[in-house]
Amino acid sequence: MKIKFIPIDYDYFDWKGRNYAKIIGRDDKGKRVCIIDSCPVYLWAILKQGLSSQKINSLIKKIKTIQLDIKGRKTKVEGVEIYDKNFLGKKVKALKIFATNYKDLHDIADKLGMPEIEKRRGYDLGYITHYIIEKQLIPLTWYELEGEVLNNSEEFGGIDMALDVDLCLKVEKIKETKNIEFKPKVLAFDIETDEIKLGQGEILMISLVSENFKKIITWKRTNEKLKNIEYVKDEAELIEKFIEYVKKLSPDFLVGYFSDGFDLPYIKARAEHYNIKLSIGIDNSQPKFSRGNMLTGKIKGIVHIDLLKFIRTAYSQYMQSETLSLNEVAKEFLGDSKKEFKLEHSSRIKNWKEYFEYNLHDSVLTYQLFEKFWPDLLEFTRVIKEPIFNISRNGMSSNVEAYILHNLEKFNEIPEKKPGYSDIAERRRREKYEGAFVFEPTPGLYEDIAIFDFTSCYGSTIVTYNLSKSTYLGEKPTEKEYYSIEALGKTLYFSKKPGFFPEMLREIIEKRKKYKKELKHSPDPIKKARSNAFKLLANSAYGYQGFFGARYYCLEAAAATAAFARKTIKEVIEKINKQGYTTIYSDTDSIAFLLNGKTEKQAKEFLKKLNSELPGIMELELEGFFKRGIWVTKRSGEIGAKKKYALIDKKGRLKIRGFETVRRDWCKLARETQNKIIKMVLEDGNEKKALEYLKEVIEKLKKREIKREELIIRTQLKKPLSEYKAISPHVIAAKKMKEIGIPVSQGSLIEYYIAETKEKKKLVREKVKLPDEKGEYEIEYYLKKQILPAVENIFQVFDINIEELVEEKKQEGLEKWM
DNA sequence: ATATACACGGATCCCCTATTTCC
DNA sequence: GGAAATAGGGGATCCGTGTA
Repeated sequence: MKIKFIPIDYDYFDWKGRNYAKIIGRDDKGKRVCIIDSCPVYLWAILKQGLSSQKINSLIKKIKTIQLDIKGRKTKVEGVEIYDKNFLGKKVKALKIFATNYKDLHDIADKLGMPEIEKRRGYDLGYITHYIIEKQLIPLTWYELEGEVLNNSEEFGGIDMALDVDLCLKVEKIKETKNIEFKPKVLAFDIETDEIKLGQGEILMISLVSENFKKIITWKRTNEKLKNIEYVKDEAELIEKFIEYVKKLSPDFLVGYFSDGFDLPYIKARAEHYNIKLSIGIDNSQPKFSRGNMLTGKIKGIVHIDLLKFIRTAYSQYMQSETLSLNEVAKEFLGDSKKEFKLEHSSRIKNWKEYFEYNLHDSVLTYQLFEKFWPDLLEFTRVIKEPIFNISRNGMSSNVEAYILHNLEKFNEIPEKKPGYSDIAERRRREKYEGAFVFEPTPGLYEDIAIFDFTSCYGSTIVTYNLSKSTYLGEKPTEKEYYSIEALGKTLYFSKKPGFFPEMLREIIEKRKKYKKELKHSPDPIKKARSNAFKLLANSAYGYQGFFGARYYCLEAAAATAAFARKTIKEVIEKINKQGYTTIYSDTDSIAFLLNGKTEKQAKEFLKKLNSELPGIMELELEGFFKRGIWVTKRSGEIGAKKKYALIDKKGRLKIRGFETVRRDWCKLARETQNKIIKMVLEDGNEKKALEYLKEVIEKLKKREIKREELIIRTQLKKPLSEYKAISPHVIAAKKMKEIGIPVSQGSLIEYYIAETKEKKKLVREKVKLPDEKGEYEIEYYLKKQILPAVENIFQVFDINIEELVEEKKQEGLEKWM
């Protein structure tokens, strides 16, 4: 039988000692299909150089006799082939050793301790990755499959009978076919409970949202008549209803927000409490949770997506939101927020209708966010070629690594192994290498500024100078042609013979460019997502090589990348200054300079000239022209602060970096005051209006006219309370919260304000009060520790000492109060 | 569990010295 | 008068949050 098929969820099983991939997807009619397929299983043995063919033949003979009988399974070497391969920049002879079961490759590798074998590789990819590489059945891509339908078949132990699918196919032929639009069936869910701790309280309600489907299931019977609500008799029945709906709707994706860490494990725990089998998998299995620091919940046949995790790795660095709460993320991406509702213990809740609506709306937001991020999930999955379940949870290092593994074959390269425990420990101990160059600015207000920056600076540097583990030559090169740079206290040499890692990256950067161009031509979400996926890969490649957990970790390459980038940007700064401009600031890959009366056109032409002189694929682009900019001193001393500046363009748009305005651990009053003062100063070019404004704010503060909301300080709890060595204000606030029964844990955003105390307290933490706690804010603290530090060095640029102004005013103020 | 380094700045910690308190 | 307690100064360290 022939079908069109799009693979979604990948799983595998053993049958008679062999591995089979079990892949769930859809056909072009929207029917749910399971396919069974297999692929050859093998590992690589890299041979020592210069072995005679006789020796190799006898080695092969010996390997062919390897048999294992472990874990109740019989595995043997089923064949050995010899190939010319590449491994980390060397041409090698390698044996491809085929075996019965993937899980036994490790044990077979252990048996290959012969002296003729130099290295053993390729047994640690995981069966699914291995399968996708072998069969090129890429997730979320359309194929035309031919195979035998399994219908009440005894084959594979009657697998088709146990699966709730429309068709089960044993694959014989795979052919790629043109793309058909795929609209997945999505079910978003959200629960409300009495206790945050997993399984400790009761689930009060579950909301479910799918296309043209909205439902709230609850056992909290009220008189409210509400659309979409379904009352059940108790919590147990609620769970059963949930199972029923998941089965009935049979989605491709079950989507939650922080559902790996909360909703799904909570439901599982409550189901266990009632001895209910949470059989939502298409084979009626229960969700499985992997242990470890962060839970992940896997459901067979239905892909469970925790949107929070994907947003965190793929999007958070480009977001405005200060937290990744559903509320803020929804606001940023959907322009919609959560319903207002004060969460309380169920015994105190009066307005249940609002609670239900709140719960339902969370699922609506989750559903809409999924739709919003679907193009990204789709393109990431297709580009990196790993199942969407993993893609949605992986960090960027895993994504880079997966991309590499799936593209090694083009380079005839044998995969490197994962670092072992001791490798990782050693790598973590190593000292840090020197990073980016940051120009120390001279504090001041500047006019007519241009900014150039390097596109994918580190990525381009890696490609230009061929920097990677496989091209690193050690300290003394034997090759004639090489790149060299001073770093790590010595000279590092890299081959000029293109390595697979830089070449792969070259392709990534080229693709990124291509899709970006296409996107500009005719924008659409898929192109945007694809361009974005390549951009993220390009930007993570540098970090990957310096990451201790990477297969292709290379400290020398990482250090050299930073060193070459420093060299390149310093040379460009020289040229810019020589041309008659004045560089005022530079950080890593960007340079800000004064036009000094030259026109924008001249600057643009100069940019072209610079680009023609840059090495390799290094490329500068125009960030923009700015009317004014301000750089300030550090709080301590006279020298200019790095990573802190503000710019205004001709349209009056602000670009503020590093200032307290953009830092969430400062109170709103300080941030907004600073923001307005920066705006006024940059708009007017002088400080007059800003000074008046500041005086007003100070007056208001002293008269206690500032609302508490403006004075709340928010700081995240980054570790468990017990691990803090220094007890800072937010730790005290968190302890207070815990005392009165508000749940706090690692990652919580702690809110507090600084209040007046009867006795004179020395430490800030002794004046901490929670937002709901009664008290008066401490004027002195907010003046001297929030407002003043935020604006002081801005006025210093105009030679105005704010401290005097504040002191003087304070005297006045105090008298007034006495 | 896990991309990198550079940077700012508040708050506490910790050690030292000077001053105050206590017997 | 002398020992112990306390205050406060200043650098080191912790900690969170930015930029790139």
